[in-house]
Amino acid sequence: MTRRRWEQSTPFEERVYAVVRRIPRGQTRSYGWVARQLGNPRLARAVGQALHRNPDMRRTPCHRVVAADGSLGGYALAPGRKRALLRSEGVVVLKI
DNA sequence: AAGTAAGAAATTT
DNA sequence: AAATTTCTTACTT
Repeated sequence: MTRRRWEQSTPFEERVYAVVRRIPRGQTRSYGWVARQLGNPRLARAVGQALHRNPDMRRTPCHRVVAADGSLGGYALAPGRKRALLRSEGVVVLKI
């Protein structure tokens, strides 16, 4: 049962959360967009990892981060949950 | 300490 | 559309 402790945010996560938190409510951003803010558009995958390890999903609007092609991308919890959250903010998901 | 494996994408051809 | 590329973190040895 080697459970992962130290769920503290890593230096990289800290940077990702700073950008994600900056996203205005009601708008969606893509992983690449966040990655670009970090200085490297190819960090998209690392960004997704950081969000997955999100220590405060209630605080970090990880549901506001979607894929670049308009897809919802992924979500640790139920996928429909993400769609509902976005709809609650007035975001219309064109692609599924 | 070093190496290996996996991950919620993006990019390029 | 398919394959490749890229970065980070976690676990194992």
